[in-house]
Amino acid sequence: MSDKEGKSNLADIAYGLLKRDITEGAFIPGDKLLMSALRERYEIGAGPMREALSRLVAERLVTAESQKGFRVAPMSIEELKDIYFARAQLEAMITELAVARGDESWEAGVIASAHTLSKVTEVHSAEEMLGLWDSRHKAFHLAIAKGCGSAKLLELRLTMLEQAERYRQLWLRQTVFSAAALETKRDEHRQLVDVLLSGDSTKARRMMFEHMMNPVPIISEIMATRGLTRGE
Amino acid sequence: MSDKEGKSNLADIAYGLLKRDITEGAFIPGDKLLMSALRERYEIGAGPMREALSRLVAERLVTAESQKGFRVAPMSIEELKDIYFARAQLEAMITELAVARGDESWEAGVIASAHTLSKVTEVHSAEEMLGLWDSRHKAFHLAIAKGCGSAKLLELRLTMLEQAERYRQLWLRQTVFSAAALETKRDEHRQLVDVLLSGDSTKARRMMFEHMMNPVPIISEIMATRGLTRGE
DNA sequence: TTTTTATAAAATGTAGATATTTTTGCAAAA
DNA sequence: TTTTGCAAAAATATCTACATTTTATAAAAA
Repeated sequence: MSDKEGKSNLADIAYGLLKRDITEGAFIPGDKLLMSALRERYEIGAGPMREALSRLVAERLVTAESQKGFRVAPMSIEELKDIYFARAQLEAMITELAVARGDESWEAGVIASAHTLSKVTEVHSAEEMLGLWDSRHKAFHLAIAKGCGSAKLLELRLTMLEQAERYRQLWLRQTVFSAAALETKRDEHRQLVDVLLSGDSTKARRMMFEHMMNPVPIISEIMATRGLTRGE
Repeated sequence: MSDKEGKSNLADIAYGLLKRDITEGAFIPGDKLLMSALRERYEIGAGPMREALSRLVAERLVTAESQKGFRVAPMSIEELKDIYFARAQLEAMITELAVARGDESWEAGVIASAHTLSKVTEVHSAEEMLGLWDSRHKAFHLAIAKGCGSAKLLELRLTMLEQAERYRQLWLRQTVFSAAALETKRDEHRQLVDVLLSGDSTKARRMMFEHMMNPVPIISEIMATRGLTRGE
C-alpha cells in the first residue's frame, strides 16, 4: 500500500539487470551488445530488450547506431574529467543552497548519516565491507544534498552520479581497501560536517568542490596503467 | 561526411514527432496516450512506439504505469517553480564559469548572437516572428553557456531546457506579442552582454539568475487563470 | 445502492518476416 | 605470392502481425 511504482514489466527488469552488469563491469566499454546474446542471457524477448537498451542510451551508458546495434559506451580520461568537474560544480552548488536553506531536521540527518558511515570499520568480509561503505557513503552525501530543497536539482545530481558510476567503481576499491585512504576520507567528512553546521555556505561550497574532485587523479592513474578499459 | 548520427529508425522518428506534439500542446497534460491512437496517428507499429514512449518517460515528459499505459506528464505551478529555480541556478553557475573561462571567440559569439537576436523586429507574420525570435533567443543563451567549456554541464542544461519547454511555450506568446515586454527583454539582454564582457563573473551570475526567474510569475498567472491545463 | 460477473478494450510479449550490414570466399591484377 | 575488388552468404537489426495477460466497462443479481 506504500510503494508507488511497482516495477513489473520485462523491459524494466532487463533495464535493471543490464545496467548493473554494465556498471559492475560484466561488459567492457566498447563491447558490442548483441541482441541474441542479451536475449539469451536475460531470457527476454527482443522488444523489451530494445526498450531497456534505448533507456540506457538516454543515460549515456550505452551508444546506439541505427541499423548497427548497441555498444557499451566508451570510457576515457577526458570524459572522466568532464563528468567529475560537472558533478563537483553541481554538488558544490547544491551544498551551498543546503547550508543556506537547511533546517534542524536536515542537520540531524547529516549528523546521523555521518555517524553511521564512520562505524563501518568493524569486522566484515572484504566485499561486504565495500558494499556497506559505498551505500552509507552515498547516503551521507544524499543527506547533505537533500537540504537544497529542490527535487529537480536532486534529479540532476542523480543523473550525474549514474554517469560517474563506472569511474567511481574504479576509485572505490582503491579507497576502501586502504586503511590510510579511508582515514583521509574520514577526516574530510568530519571537516565537511563541521563547515556545514557552521553555516558558512561559501566555504562549504568550496570544500565540497575540492572533496568531489579528489578522486580524479587516482582514477586517471588507474585508467592510464590499465589502458582505459579495465580488463580483469 | 559531417553528420554523426543518421536518424533513421522508426522509434527515433516516433520519438521526435510525439515530443513535438506534446511540447507544442497537441496533447494536453494528463491525456492518456492510447497505443492504438498513436499507432494510427504516426503510422507506426507498437514496438517502436513503446520505445519512443519509454524515452520520453526518462525525460519526464510522459508518465508510465505498468499494465496501464502512458499519459502526458501533468503540469503544475509547483513543478513550474522547481524547474525554473533549478534551471536558473544551473544557468547562473554556467554563466559564472563562462565569464571566467571564455576566450575571445566566445565573446565574439555572444556579441554576434545578441546582434542577430536584436534584429528580429522586422516584418514577419505573427507565427513566423514567434519562431524566429524563439530560435535566436535560444541561440543567444547557448552562445553564452558554451563558454563554460564543459560538455556535461551543457548536457544538463539541455535536459532542463527540455523539461521547461512546455512552460516556456506559455510565456513565449505573452512576451513576443507584446511590444513592451519585448523591449524589456532587449534591455535585459543588453545589460547581460555588458556584464558578461566586463569580466565580473559574480555579478554576471546574479544577473543571469534574475533573468531566468523573471518569467515565473507571468507563467504562474497564465496557468492559474486557465486552470493549469491550458485548453485552447 | 453495492457487489458480482461477463464482456470489451488495452497493454505487453513472442515469433517470424524483412531489410541492412558485415563477413567470407573467390578470382583477377600486381 | 600478395593484394585488391566483387559477389554471395551469413549474421544481425528492425519491424509487423498475432497471441496472451491484464485492466476497465457494463450489465445483472443481491
